[in-house]
Amino acid sequence: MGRAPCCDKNGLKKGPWTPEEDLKLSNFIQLHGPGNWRTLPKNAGLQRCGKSCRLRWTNYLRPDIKRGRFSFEEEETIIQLHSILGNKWSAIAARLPGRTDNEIKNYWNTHIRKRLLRMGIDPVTHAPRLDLLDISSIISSSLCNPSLLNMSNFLGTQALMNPELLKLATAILSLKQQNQMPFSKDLQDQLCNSLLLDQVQQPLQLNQYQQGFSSEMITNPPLMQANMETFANSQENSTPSSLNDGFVSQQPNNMYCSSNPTVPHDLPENLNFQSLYNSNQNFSFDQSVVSTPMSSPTPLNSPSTFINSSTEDERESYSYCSDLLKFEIPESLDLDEFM
DNA sequence: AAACGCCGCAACCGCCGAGGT
DNA sequence: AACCTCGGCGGTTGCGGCGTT
Repeated sequence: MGRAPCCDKNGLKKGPWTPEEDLKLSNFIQLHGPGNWRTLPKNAGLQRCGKSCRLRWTNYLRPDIKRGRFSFEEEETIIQLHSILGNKWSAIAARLPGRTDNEIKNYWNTHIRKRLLRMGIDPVTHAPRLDLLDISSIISSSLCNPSLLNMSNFLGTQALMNPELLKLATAILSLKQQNQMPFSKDLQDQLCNSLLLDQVQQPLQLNQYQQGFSSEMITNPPLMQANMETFANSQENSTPSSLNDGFVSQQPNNMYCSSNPTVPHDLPENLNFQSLYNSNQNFSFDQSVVSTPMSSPTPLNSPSTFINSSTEDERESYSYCSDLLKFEIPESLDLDEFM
C-alpha cells in the first residue's frame, strides 16, 4: 500500500496566515528543519495542511528570502532567463538568490509582461509583434508630424519587425536622398495609415506605395538590401533635415539597434531571438555578448544605430528592448543545462 | 467621504514525476 | 507491478490596498 494521506483537508484552516501561525511554523522549522510536511502541522500545533505550510515557508518565511522591489539587474536577468527557459519559474528563481518562484512569477505577470506587451514584444516568444505594439505614440510624435519625420523612432522600433516596412522606408529615403520625389505630407499620411492598419494585423500593401515610386527603386534587389547602416551612413553624410533628428547619437540611455547590413527582408513571422540565434545567417548577435562564433560578416557592434529616447518611459522601454537585442547570457548560467 | 475599479500579491488549486509501500 | 503520497511546479483566484471619480 502507499503512504497515508498527507492531511485530512476537513477542518483545516485556509486563507491568510496569522502572525501566530507564522511564529509557530518558524519556530518549529528552526528546531527541526524543513521537511516532513505531512506531519509538520500536527507537530507544530498548526491547523493547516502540510502543503500550505510548505508554501508559506518557501514563499514567505524562509530567512534567506529577499523582500522588496526587484532591482534593474534582477529584472534583466528574469527577462533573459525567461527568453531561454519560458515559464520555468523555479529554474529562474534558482538563479536569483533570495527570490522565490512565486515572487518572480507574480512580478512577471504584473510588471514585466505588461511592459513587454506595451513595447510590442510577445512575452511568450520574446518576439517583436507589431500587433502588440502601442505605436500610436511613436507615429503621432514622429511620422505623422508634418514638421518632423523622425525616421529614427520609426525604423528603430519597426524595421526589424516588419521587413515590408523596412523595404518601404528604405525606398522612400533613397528617393528622398536622390531628390527624386518630394517627401510630401500625403505620403507620410499614407504611410502612417498603413502602419495603423498593420497594427491591427492588416497586411501592408506595399504595392499601394510602389505606384508612387519608380518600380525599379522598389524592386531592385541591391536597393532592397539597403539597411539601417545605409541609413546611418547617409544621414551622417548629408541629410540636414529633420530626418536626422535623433538618429545617430552616443548618449548613455540609447537603444542599441541592429545595423546588420544583411538585415533580412524575409524574416519569419514568428521570429524570436532563439531562432535568430540558430539561423546564424541572416542575423547576428553582438559578438561581444554571444561567445558562440557567428558567421555574420558584420557584428552588431560595428556601425551601430542608436536611437535617442526622450521620455523616462521611452528610455525604460528602449532599455529593455536593448537588453533583448543584446541578449546577454549571464556567466553563471550554464546553458548546457537547458540544451 | 463614499463608491467604484484597478492592481499587486499571497495563497490556493490541480497536475505531474519521483519514490515509498 | 500497482497504488499511493510527497514534493514541486505553473496557473489561477481572491482579498486588501490604493487611486480615481
